[in-house]
Amino acid sequence: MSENTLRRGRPGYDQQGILDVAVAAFNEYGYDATSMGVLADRLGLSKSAIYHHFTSKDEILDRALDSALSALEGVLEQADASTGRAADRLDLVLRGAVHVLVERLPSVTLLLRVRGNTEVERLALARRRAFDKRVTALVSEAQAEGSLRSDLDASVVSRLTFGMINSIVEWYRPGGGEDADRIADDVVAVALDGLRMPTANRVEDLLG
Amino acid sequence: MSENTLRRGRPGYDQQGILDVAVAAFNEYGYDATSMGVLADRLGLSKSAIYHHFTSKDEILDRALDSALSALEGVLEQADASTGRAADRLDLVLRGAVHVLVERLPSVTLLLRVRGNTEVERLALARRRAFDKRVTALVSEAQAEGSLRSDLDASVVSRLTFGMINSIVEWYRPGGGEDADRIADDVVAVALDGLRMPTANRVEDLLG
DNA sequence: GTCTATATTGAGATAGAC
DNA sequence: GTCTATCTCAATATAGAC
Repeated sequence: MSENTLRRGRPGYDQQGILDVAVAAFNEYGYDATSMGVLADRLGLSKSAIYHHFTSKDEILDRALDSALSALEGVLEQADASTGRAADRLDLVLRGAVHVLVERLPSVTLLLRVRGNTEVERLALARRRAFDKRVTALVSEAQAEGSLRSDLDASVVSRLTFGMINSIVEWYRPGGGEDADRIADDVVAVALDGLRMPTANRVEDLLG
Repeated sequence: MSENTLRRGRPGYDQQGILDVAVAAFNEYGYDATSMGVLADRLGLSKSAIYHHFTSKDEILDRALDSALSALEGVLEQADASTGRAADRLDLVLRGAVHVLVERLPSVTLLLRVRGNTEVERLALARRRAFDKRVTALVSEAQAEGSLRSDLDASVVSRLTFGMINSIVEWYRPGGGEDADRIADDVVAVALDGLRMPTANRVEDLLG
């Protein structure tokens, strides 16, 4: 909701309006390569007008990353609130993450590219790591209850699965015919059931 | 081979020696955020000494990206040279890509973060897109011959699968106990067979 | 092959008027 | 809430000596 809010007054920006334009530019050129000058040009403002709304370029990044992280953390909260089996809760997390990714594509894209150069970035990375840890715990639980195969390491599984989900930001574009539900179905289909035709030869046969 | 070459003369760098240090720094801070100054510090050289070996910062990037792209394209060449079924050739491509990723981790990591800001970057992205297109064609072929399930779009399948593979650069670190073969096995296991325990309830039952 | 300058450009950020 | 003008610093790159 916060990311697609329309500005109230026509002339003059509020924080959210500037944020939307800034995040789009950061994703296009990269955060470091986006100067306050080109940002001002895109907004049709002067550089100093931006500083009326944000105290620094860093603060713009901070706000954007918080939007993505809050949404992702919300998915875990919702899943933890459900009382189902670990496999059910994991399913909710995977589908929920795809939805967050699609609905907050700009800020999540930005989050996934953060390297940890500044304090703001390091704090965001720490929140991401905490998220990953909780997902890994959920995978372990699902393995322990017998819902997921146990021959793969839980952290490798959660990393590969979220690697697949996160890669969606590289190609998904809104209005391209595929909606979030369909993509979530595809992700869960590949992650849980795999690509192989049930009737085809197994890899063991193919590779010896 | 080219990326781990030891320098011949002890004092004084050759191009490869500078390249290794530069790529490591680019991956740590991001290309744009890495100045020639910190690069010089890491090398124990002055900035101008670097310009003796490379005409520009851009040229350093160009060399590094070419290393990654050549290796990945080589994987496709090898697979195309084999005469097996499409499913077998796809298997070779997936495992080969994991190996390239692990063996040329620095340059591939750099490649995966390129945004397309400069001509050098745009050319690299074009080569990446060509690679992806050939992989998608291979997936289609495997679907047509009945080796892979056909209810998923071939381009979505190849994107998700390579999203999983590419995400390895985010967490794999050499000497961490897991070797490339093991990771390739895990990737192929998840991609082809999925995570679900064969005997467990199916998703349809879980979600209604 | 490396150095000490230095030229030049553009960055993030501020002052103060309107 | 936005502007013009400017400060300050750091960036890429070059010149020319050793």
